[in-house]
Formats: sequence, structure tokens, C-alpha cells
Amino acid sequence: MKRNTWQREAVREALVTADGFVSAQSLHSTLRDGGSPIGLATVYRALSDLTDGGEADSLQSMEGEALYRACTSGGHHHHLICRNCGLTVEIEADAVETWATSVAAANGFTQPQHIVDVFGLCAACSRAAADQ
Amino acid sequence: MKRNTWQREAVREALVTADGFVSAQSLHSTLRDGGSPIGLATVYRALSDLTDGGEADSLQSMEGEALYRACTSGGHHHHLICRNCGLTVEIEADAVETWATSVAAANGFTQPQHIVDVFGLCAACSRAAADQ
DNA sequence: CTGATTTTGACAATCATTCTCAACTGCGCG
DNA sequence: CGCGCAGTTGAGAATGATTGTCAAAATCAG
Repeated sequence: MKRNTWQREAVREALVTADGFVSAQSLHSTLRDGGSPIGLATVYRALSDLTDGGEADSLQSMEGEALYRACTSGGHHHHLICRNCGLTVEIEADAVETWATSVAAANGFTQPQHIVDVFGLCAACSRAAADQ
Repeated sequence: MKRNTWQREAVREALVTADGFVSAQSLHSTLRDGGSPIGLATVYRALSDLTDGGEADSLQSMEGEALYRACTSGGHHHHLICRNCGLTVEIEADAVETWATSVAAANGFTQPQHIVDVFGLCAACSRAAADQ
């Protein structure tokens, strides 16, 4: 049976509050800084539960750590992520979906899964970078 | 100055010999099994040199480890990878390139980079899976 | 060959993530 | 309301990939 604990809620809320992708580690520090004595292992467990349950998305940053985000649209989608501030835009890409499926089929591959993510600098960070 | 050592050559050759993506770890064991007393650190160094020099591609597997492959075409391309046997097909995808660039621009993002890889089961492994 | 400089490799150090396990707690039942 | 127990927590250990350290060994130009 699945229980409701304040820890799970805290993680869910922290995820929603952060408006971009965050690593499990930084989510944990944020919670600790906010006064919760929540454990790191629990944050990881809560995050993977949320991911499994479809309430959150996860992806690997270019530096290799796993990032998480509360996902707004239930369906399948991809992301455009600012590699400086973490700001994220969800993008629909039917074109890419069908391309992936057909390129897989054309080469005899079955059960295609794909990883498609775009990283860049958002408008604000681009400006900041130009200014410096 | 860059020197030529048999270790670097061994890594380059092992990479070419393997016909799909391999992890640094398994490349290391392969070399050791083949009789080379090469060190793990050296394999990692050689691989990142090759990657920097454009002689190899690297990507993150779905399990989180870094995989490497000798790349045949010099240009920018993506991959279709069998998640069972590692067989890899290089795919050109101008459509995806331009899509990524334009979707980034449309949202005010600059300096777009993208990760686009397709995993699946190759024909042989699909058959094997069906048989089991 | 010689000397300077790069490279190597055993091992320690890091870092994210997962595991372990005893203590704890939400929740249904009486 | 109080019990009991299965799901949950959390501190710390364990894991596993990757990177750093540094003395010893190897490379290459002259």
C-alpha cells in the first residue's frame, strides 16, 4: 500500500516550486536549507516514485547527473533547457517522433526509444553572457 | 607535444575493432584480456583524447555510463543503437538539426546543442527476443 | 646517447546514486 | 482510542564510474 508522508509531499512541492530541472542533490540541499530534516535517500526514492508515476520527468545533464522536473503536460514531450540557469521549455515534436520511429524501422530496429533534448542559453542568460 | 605510445594505439585499435559502442570499462577489460598491461586511467585518457580530436564519439547509455565508438564519418551525426548488443548505425538527420536550431531560436535560446539518440533492438536481437 | 618533457599506471579521491537495516509512522481494525 | 504491522525513513556504508596524484618509465629531438 502507498502511504502519504510529509516527506513525499515536500519533495513534490519543492519540485513544482523550482521552475526548471534540478538535480536530486540540490533539491535535497534546498529542502534542508528550508528546515526539513529530510534524508538524501528519501529524496532519491521520492523522485523515482514521481518519475515512475508520470508526475515528473528526468533526464541526464551533459555533466552526467540526473535532473528532475515536475512535468506539466501528461503526454510525451521533450525539453529545451538553459544550461546556465536551468530554465526549461517543454516542446512538442511530432516531427521528431515520427522521424525516430521511421529511421528505426528502416534499419530493422524494433521497440524504438529516443533521447532528444536541446540545451542552450535562454534569452536572459544570453544577454548576461554578452554583457559580462 | 603529442607523443605516440603503443597504449594510445591499442585503445584506438580496440575501439575500431569493436563494432558498436563500448564502455571505457569493458574496453579496458578487453585489452587486459588481450594481454596488454594497460592501466584503466590510461584508457580513460586515451578515450577523451580521441573524443576531443574528433576520432571518436561518446554518448551516455541509458544506464548512465559513458560509451565510446570510433566514428567513421567526420561530420556531425547521430546514432541508432541496439540496446542489447550495442550494434550501431550512424544516421544523418538534417531535418533534426534544423528543427533543433529553429526551436531553440523560436524560444530565444542561443548556442543550441542537442542530444539526439535512438535506442532499440536490432533485427537480430528482435528475432532472438521473439524466439526465446 | 642524453636530457627534457610527456605519459603511464597503481592507487587514492570524488561524486552521484543505491543499499542496508534498525527505528519509526501512517492507517485500518477492533 | 489504542494496537499492530507493513510500508517508509534516514544515517551511513557500499557501489561503480570517473578523475586526480605523483613517482617511475618511456618518447623524441638533437
